[in-house]
Amino acid sequence: MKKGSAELLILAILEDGQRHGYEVARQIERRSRGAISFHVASLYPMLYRLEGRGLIEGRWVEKAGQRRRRYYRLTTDGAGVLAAQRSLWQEFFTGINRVARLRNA
Amino acid sequence: MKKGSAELLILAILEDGQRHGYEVARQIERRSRGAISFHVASLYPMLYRLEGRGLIEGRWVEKAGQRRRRYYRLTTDGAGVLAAQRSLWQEFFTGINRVARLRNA
DNA sequence: GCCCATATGTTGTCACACCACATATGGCCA
DNA sequence: TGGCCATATGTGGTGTGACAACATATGGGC
Repeated sequence: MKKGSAELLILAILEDGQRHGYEVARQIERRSRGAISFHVASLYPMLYRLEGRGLIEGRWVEKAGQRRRRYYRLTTDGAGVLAAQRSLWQEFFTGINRVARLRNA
Repeated sequence: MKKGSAELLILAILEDGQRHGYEVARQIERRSRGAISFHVASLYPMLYRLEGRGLIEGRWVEKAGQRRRRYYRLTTDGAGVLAAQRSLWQEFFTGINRVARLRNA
């Protein structure tokens, strides 16, 4: 599934609070009930890009007897982009539905 | 808008009958009420790919005082792929909605 | 001792969306 | 007459982004 939705999904997950990468992936898979699964090769590079653009902020957290984790939180800019993305995707879905007649309900 | 939806959209338009490339693009823009617009650099290469995969079939139609047009029709294979695509996109949308909470209705 | 779940990452490849450009015809308007 | 717009088809080059495969590291269960 290559649809360019990673940005929207990650930002939406982080809206609920701080999460580390692996957790973000699990949340997306869980919340979508398996419909959308994330691959590491998409996930981590996308997290760096989002951080580079200032939409999310990460910090390393180390605990004894655990691999280090990088926790991300949504920035103010990130929240703005999330709102814009939501709106764009909503419009896109409506358009697709009109053209391809997906939804019966 | 780069979302990989071209295949679904084109097949859905051709489901209604024969159309030439430019007409397909106009139909998509019209039916989506401007939400989705197609660019020639995506449209024609995609039509060739679909034809190469046997999902659509094209034939040249020449009329005096008109530029030649290539009309495409949906093949049986194409109809099958369209059904599969519809199902996939439906699932994808449901997943996105669950994760990103787009739809209130 | 091995595999699995957790957790993070890189390299290389491929599909595809788009910008810019190109060609060709007819109609409208100044 | 000349230019622009709509129609209609196409190409070359660029960039993004999704994924396969591989790599590293820790703890727990069998």
